[in-house]
Amino acid sequence: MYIKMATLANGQPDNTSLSSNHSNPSTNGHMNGLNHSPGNPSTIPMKDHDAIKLFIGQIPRNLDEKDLKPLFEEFGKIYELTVLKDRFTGMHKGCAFLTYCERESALKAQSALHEQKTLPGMNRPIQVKPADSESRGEDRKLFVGMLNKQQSEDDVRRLFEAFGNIEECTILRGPDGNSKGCAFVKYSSHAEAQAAINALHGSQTMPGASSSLVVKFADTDKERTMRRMQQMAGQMGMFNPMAIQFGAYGAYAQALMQQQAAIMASVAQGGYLNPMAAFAAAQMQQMAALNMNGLAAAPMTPTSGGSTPPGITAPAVPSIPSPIGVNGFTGLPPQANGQPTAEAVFANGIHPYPAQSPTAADPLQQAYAGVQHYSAYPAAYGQISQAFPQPPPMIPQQQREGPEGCNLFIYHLPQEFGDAELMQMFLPFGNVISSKVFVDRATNQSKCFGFVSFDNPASAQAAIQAMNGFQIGMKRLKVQLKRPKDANRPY
DNA sequence: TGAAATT
Repeated sequence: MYIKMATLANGQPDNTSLSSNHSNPSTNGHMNGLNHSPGNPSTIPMKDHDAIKLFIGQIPRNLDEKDLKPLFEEFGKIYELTVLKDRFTGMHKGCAFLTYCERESALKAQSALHEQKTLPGMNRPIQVKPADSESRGEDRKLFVGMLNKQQSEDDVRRLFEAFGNIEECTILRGPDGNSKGCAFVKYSSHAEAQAAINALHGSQTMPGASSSLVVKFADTDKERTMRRMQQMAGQMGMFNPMAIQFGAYGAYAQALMQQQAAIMASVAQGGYLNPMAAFAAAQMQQMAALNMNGLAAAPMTPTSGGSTPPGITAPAVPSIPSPIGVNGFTGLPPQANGQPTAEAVFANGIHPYPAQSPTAADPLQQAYAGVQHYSAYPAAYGQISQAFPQPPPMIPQQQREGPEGCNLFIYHLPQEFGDAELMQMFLPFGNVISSKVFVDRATNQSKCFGFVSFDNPASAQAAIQAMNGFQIGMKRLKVQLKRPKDANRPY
C-alpha cells in the first residue's frame, strides 16, 4: 500500500494496473491500429532491442491513440501507443505508454516534451519519461567493493570505461567524506555491466585492500528492503534478525515473523499504532515473504554456542586436571583455581578454567528477552507458541562492543579456536557479552586473534591478569584492552 | 585491534 501510494503520487500507475492492462483484450495487442499491417511481414514495425517504453502523463481524457499519434510521431516511428484505461470501466486514465521503434526517438521525445508543454484542459505539464516498468537501472548497475579508499570516481571510471558507457559512477563515502572503499557504477546496458563483472571481479587487489576487487550487480529493491529490515529489526531489538539463523527452527522464526507482522498490521489498522509502526509492519511482511522465497539466503549455520564445540567434549570430566595437555594447554590459567565443571571440558582432558560464572547465561537470557517480548501480544502469540516448539536454548549473540575498558583484544589464539571456545575461555572472569574470533573471509581460517567484551571493566581487568601470557602450545596469549578506534598508536 | 560494502 505504501509503495502503491508513492507510485501513484508520482503520477504513474502501479504495476498491477499496468500488467492487468496488458492482459486486457481490449487494450492488448501492440499496435492499436498504428503502423500495423498483419500478414505483411515487411511492414510489421520492428523495435530496437534497446527501445525504451515511455510513460506519458497528463493527457486530456478526450484524446485517444489516434489523437496522440501525430503529436508523438514527429520524433520517430511509433511501435506501440496505448492509452491506459480502467480495468473495469474502460475509462481513460489520462496517461499512456509509448514505445518508439528506435531508442533515439524516445530520447528525443522525452527531451522535447517532458514538462515542456501543457495539453489543453490540463493544469500540469505533460509527462514523458521512461515507464516504471523499464529497468530502473538495477540490472546494469554494479556494486564495486574492495577499492582502495584513495581511489576517486575518475579512477574507478578509468577502470570500468573499457566495458561500456558509464552513466553514473559514485564512490560511497561516510559522513566525513572518506571513501568506504566501494562504489556504484552504472552502465547503459546490462550486457556492459556483465562484461565488466566478467573482466574485473577478483581480477586484482587494490593496494591496502584486504582482498581482491569485488564487482557485482548492486542490490535489487528486494534485497535492499531486506537489508533495511534487518537494520531496523536490529535497532528495535524486538525482531532479532538472527532468528533467521535458528537453523532447523527457521520455519519457526519465519512463522513468528509473519504472525508478528500480521499483528502489527492489524493493530495499526485499528489505529493503535503510529504510521511508522504500520510502515514497519509492512516491511516485516515483505521480509517474511522474501524469506519464504529463499531470498534471504541467510546461512543456516547453528553456532556452537550452546552445544559442543570442536575440541571440547562434555561431560567427560577428569577427576584431576593433568598439568600438560595433548593440545599443549599447560593447565589452569594463573588465577583459575576452581573445580572442573560438568558442562564443558577440553578434549585433551584438561579444563583450564574455573567453574562457569553464575552470570554466564545472562547474554542468552538477554537474547531471549526479544522473543519473550512477543508474549505481550496476548491472543495471536498464544496461538503460535502452542503451534511451535520452544526456540532452541541457544540464540546467537549479537556481536558488539562493551563499554570503554570492557573490550579485550586477544592474540595468539589456537588456530582451531572459534567464537564459542573464545567465550568459554573468558567466561570465568565475568559476563561475556560478545566473543569474536576473526576469520579470513577467503579461507575461513581463523586469523588467531579475536575480541571479547565484558559488561564491566573489572571482569576485563581480571581476564587480562589471568590470561595475558597464558601459554597454549608454543604460543602465549596476548590479552589486552582493545585499542580504541581513535587511538593511533602504531602498536 | 570489531572484517568492506548497498546510494
